[in-house]
Amino acid sequence: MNLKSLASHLGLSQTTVSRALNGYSDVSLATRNRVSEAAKTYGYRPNVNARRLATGRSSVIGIAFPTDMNMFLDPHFIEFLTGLSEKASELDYDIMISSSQSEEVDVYRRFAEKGTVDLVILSNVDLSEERIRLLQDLNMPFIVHGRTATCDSYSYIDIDNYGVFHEPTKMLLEMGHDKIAILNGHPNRVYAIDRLNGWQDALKERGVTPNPDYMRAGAMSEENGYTFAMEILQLEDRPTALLCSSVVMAKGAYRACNELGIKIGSEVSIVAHDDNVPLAQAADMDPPLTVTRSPLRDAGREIAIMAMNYLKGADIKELQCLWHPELIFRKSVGAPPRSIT
Amino acid sequence: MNLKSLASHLGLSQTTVSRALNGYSDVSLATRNRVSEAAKTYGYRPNVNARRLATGRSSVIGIAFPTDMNMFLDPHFIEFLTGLSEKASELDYDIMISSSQSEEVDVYRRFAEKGTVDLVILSNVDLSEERIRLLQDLNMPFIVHGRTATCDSYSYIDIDNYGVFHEPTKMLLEMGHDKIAILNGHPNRVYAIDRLNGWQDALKERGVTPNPDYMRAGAMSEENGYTFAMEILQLEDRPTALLCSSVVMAKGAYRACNELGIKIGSEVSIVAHDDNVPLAQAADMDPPLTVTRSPLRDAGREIAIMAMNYLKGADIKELQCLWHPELIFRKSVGAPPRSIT
DNA sequence: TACCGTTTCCAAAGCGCTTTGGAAAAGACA
DNA sequence: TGTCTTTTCCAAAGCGCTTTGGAAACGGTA
Repeated sequence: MNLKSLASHLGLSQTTVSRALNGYSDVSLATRNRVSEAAKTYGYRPNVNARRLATGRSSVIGIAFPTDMNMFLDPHFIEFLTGLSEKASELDYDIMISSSQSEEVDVYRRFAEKGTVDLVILSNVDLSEERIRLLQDLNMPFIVHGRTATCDSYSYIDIDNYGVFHEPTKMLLEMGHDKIAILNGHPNRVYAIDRLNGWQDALKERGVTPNPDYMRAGAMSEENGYTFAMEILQLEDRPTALLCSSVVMAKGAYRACNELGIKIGSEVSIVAHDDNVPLAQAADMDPPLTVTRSPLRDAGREIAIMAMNYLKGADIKELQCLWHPELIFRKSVGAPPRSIT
Repeated sequence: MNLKSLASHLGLSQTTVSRALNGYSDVSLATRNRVSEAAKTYGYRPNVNARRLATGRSSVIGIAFPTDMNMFLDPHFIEFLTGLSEKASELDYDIMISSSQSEEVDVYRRFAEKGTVDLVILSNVDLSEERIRLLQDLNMPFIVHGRTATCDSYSYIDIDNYGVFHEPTKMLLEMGHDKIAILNGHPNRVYAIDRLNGWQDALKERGVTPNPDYMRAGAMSEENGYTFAMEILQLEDRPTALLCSSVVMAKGAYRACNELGIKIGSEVSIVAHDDNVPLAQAADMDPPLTVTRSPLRDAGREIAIMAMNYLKGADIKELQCLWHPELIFRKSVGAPPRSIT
């Protein structure tokens, strides 16, 4: 069943039927209803490829995943993708993934040449981003999950990563902690740099010098959380509080604490950033984990909406989102031990 | 730059240029070269959507991922997808992912109605598969990663999961082990059922009755590996050998052994099935892990090739692959303790 | 009644490719 | 030389949709 036969069934022209279904105003309410009724009963579905050819738009969002990096194995990325894909389906957009064994930029180049996607989404950005320049050169629309130095010039969604570590650090300091360690994400990622700065500044504002021994950075895995925490908690002058870049990492830290017999919430306080990945539920941990919370899935959903608006021609200013995570206080944080109260 | 202008630049018809580029035989070698030369210098790339409309084929492979299940968070699935995507890119196919918040079958229905994909790929099949019936009803081509009872009627790729546990069980029995436990994958999955049978049969062939206390099943996570191993190794009559459904699980089992002070390779032997996911390298473990090995990424690559052949009209018999994993013997296996030698 | 602005519809021209059904040119053979 | 086959090319007709540029019908106003 195609437009032509649907039109002839209705005794209308293709034009009118098409415009009725696409919500144009120059068709009367009566015929509009008649058309959508008929479309439903005949099970008519416009052919996407014909529409794409006619409009020049594909309604497809592209994502590159380079297979050498193990980005795809990162549950955080998957969680983001899940939200993106969910919302995209609702908005009748499709998600296309593509990989190249060499460079990620090759994928973008291919996307641009083939014209299969309208827009691509960038994740895991570093400070030095040639990908962004390439996309701008190729004239390929894109939205960044995260930010770089040149973020004024493009559309992005990000959370206040500076605050993600600044707020809890401030809170811990106010509670009397002054030996605060961080288990950060990959040191090249912008979000990790921002968090590092947030931590450092909060300490400096209180006159505390950041201790290099209290800093670790790497992939946000359970294993790294465990290893880093083991190292740091066995220092002679061990910290009284731990800031983790993810709940998954915090789980590793919990394991280290249990192994070392250090009681969480009293002997050491732990705070993490919570992307709300299903496998790592902060509230269910023992003790429940204090977090700054900002669900990655929501970010994925939002970016789908932004993509749509972008393609509808929205102003760049409306396409720059910065979210502020909420701080959720739970039992994993307490006063520092041996505090002078 | 489109076909029309490329053709006029060359002083040829669109037909000839098109047929030259698509490798038809009715164009002379001389003009064929001239055409491909010109295409390169002008940077011509055929418009995919026009081609799709004209041919009725999209060259897109679809994958559904239901967001309620955490299939996507499973590194095994991702590893498979990576291989699929790599090879698909090489073959000039695209991968489209789509999710629905309700039922996975809705995604297939949408794929079929919209006509955006030529073929879909099914993963993680259970024994009772309504998805397969639906796809057959919808007349939507598909390839299954795994098998069900009705696998004669469709195209699939699978490994000999029966052998995956039968072989090592037989080997362990021959070495003198008779108390062999299994940490299996999700009990509803066909592969887990096959492995269970392989284990049981190998035991029975030797006159050993499978001990229900020695069976555990669940998601193949590190955590489950740890938990299951902890339970089983603290039984009064603990097993001398452990079969794990994945290296990730085995890692958990290793952790349990270390915690309990049980020496791997002498006090307990461990074998796992190795999908070769990058984060879990069996050879790097301590001691190196004995495995039955069949890289999931290879399966993904193979399924991309199968998809292409399917769409080219290959015979169903050529599209049913069964791979036999190789057994790789390493230090995690030894003679049983207190053996009568 | 004539004129004008709205509303409602439609014919036809694309979008950029593939493919059918020849036609012209070239070569083979008698 | 003429006929027949093979090689090489092409005009034109789609594929199924959107969109432009009217045209017809209608109602309101002078």
